[in-house]
Amino acid sequence: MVLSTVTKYGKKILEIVSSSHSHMTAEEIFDVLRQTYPTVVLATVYNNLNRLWQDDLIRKVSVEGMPDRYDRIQRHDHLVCKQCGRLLDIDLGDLTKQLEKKAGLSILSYDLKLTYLCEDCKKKIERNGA
Amino acid sequence: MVLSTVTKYGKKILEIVSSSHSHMTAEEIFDVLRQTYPTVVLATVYNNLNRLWQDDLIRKVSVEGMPDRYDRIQRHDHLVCKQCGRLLDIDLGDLTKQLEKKAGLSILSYDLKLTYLCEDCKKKIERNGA
DNA sequence: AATAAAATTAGAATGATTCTAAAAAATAAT
DNA sequence: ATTATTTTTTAGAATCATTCTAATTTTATT
Repeated sequence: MVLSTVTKYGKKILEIVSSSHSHMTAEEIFDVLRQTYPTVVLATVYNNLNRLWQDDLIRKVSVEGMPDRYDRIQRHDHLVCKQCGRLLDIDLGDLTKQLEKKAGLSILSYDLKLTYLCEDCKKKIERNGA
Repeated sequence: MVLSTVTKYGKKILEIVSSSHSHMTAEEIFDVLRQTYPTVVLATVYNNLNRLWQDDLIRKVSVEGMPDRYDRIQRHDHLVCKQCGRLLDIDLGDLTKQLEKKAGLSILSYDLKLTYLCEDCKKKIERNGA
């Protein structure tokens, strides 16, 4: 029971997630996958996403109150707007060594999410008075 | 519509969350709150948690596949076991300035989660062979 | 005291995700 | 290649967390 073999669907799902920079939900991935395999079922998407995640081939990003999103594995960080929840990529460089040193243990990965107010929300708040 | 007034329930919920180091779920908070107010309802807990979170009086921590957890606001980071999902506190110091500088924008807060394998899971994996 | 605004309640509704059991497909073993 | 075993997929029900709705109660304001 080593690394699971990548199946037909798994392979395609991995492609979809890896090539997207938009943090897709299972539902969105499902919609894209259907274009190639019209008979596929949502549970299969979840099965594969979980398998790929277990095997460290994709990342899972949870933003409070939203469905989980799936992301390419390539190291990068995230910027979340506190107001509207909009999620953006940002790269603050690899902090693994620095963090491991501080933590005094070895880590598999880390997840860094900066919360801010996006320009749109900042404007809206100004309009309505803070 | 400034900072919402803290209500009877809100006050107690804030106390519960702030004094706990165990990242409680809404359900768990509900159970504790009931000891004081036996007639309170789960929706009220959610209402207040959301209000407190909006007002930056508590934190919300999402770990994939688990119900949201609520946490004291006091700055600290988290350690999550990839295998069992166990969540621990860890303090790696305040990186706000460093991150703002790198990101080139001002942030409200940040959320840093280290993924690792806890001792128990490491042992289990060794036993079953990786 | 009367009015307005906000919070709470009860319970239904929603939505994301998992589960179950059966069928199909892939892999390994004879 | 045939059979047996394991893994994946399917369909749909089930679950669980969370939100929503509308009515009621509480709190604050005039």
